Amino acid sequence: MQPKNLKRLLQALARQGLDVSYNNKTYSIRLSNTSDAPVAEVLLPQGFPVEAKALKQLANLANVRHPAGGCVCRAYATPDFHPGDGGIAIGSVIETIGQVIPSAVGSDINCGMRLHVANLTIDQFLAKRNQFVERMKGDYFFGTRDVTMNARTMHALFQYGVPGWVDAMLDEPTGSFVKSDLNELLAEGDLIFLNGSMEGDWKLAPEELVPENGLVRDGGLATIGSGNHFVEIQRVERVENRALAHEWGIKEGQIAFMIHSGSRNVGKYIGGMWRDKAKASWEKGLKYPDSHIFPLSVHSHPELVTQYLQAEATAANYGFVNRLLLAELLRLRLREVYGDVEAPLVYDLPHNITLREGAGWVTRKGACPAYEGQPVIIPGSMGTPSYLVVGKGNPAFCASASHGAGRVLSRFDLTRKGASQSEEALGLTGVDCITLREERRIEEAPAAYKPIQPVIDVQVQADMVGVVARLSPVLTFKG
DNA sequence: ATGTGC
Repeated sequence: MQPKNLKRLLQALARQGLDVSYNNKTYSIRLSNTSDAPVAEVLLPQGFPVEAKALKQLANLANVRHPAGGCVCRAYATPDFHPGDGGIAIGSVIETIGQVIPSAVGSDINCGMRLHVANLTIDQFLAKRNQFVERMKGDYFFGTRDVTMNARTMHALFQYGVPGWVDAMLDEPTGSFVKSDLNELLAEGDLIFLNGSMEGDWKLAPEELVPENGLVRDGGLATIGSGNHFVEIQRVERVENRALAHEWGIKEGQIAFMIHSGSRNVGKYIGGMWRDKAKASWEKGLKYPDSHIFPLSVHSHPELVTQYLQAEATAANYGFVNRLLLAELLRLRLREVYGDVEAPLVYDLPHNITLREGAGWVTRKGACPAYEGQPVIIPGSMGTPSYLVVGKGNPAFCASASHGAGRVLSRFDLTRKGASQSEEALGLTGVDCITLREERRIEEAPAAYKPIQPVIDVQVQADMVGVVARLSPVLTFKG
């Protein structure tokens, strides 16, 4: 951030009652309402753009405190953070004790990333690119995908995530799934964060947490979704950590595919429902919080906290299986077009989820868990590289990392002004993007995003992550 | 984020 803009930003925040100081050495911004410890901290590259609105949202979140008991004991934002629609900045990381905040997770429960590599070179891939695109288009956009589910497999999917769903399918395979492939899925289960299963002390059947409506339940399975979600073919452009790349099965020059998607309508339904339930649980006569962010306290509503966490787990499990199915379709079509292609999973991890950590819960809204030694997938844009990094479990940042580069222009900005801009100005020159809706391509153009390199660099300098490999986009599918 | 919206 330029010193001049920074000064203006700090003044604007001071007018809103936030005392902000900028530490030039660590490039962190501290917000504090009192003379006590800062309520929130943001790690930023020097000179990086940041919106006052995002800082205000972060401070609001850091101050959420249920009158019956509960607190946000720590609050951070990752360097890609930017204002969010529901009053919560994307890139927020909070640790809560005695309370959970459904709206801090929001609707996009278990939005996350999945990365595979494939034993194909870029030239081999491009030679049959058109044939491949036609098949994938049918699956992702026109519903020719075959993901037939029965009530039993859906129940297992909701309650136990990937391993539950695979077990149920092994008993009774449906659609194009065969036992050998399902056994392979079981074998790579430990390459999914939490094994792709948010288990809990289930007091409610998933059927009580997710509506019967088929559109919500299985209409979204194996579909990409909109917004920043995508499926992308990439090239491993550079390996920076040879030992880990070898261990994780990554080789320079090979093809990779990256999936960014979540729990679709299930998360939307559950997130919206629990945002409302938290508000409705507010005692009559008690003043609403100014921020309109409503927590659920374990002291006044323990049963609601349990139910919310179960509902969130239900949607999270759906999200894990959705990404798996998107990847399975891609694997299937790769084999059809290119022959016997091996496409092993590198890792799958969520960046929008509440996790039990230590004495409380850590809620990451558009931020990755970055535990020691764990793979972290940080996407760029359809015109800029994505990164595979390794977590350092740094407690100073709640063992977290950024989930992308961060938006610099809103979708609205681009739908309004983007159409009149040149391909070059939008950063779309040379970008191969497949979508049924031209406005998606514009809204998600590289120009909508901040530069990713400084975001990665500042996290490496802060010892949050280490770079393992850089992947460049080859072909992007947008919903 | 969402077959979106002021």
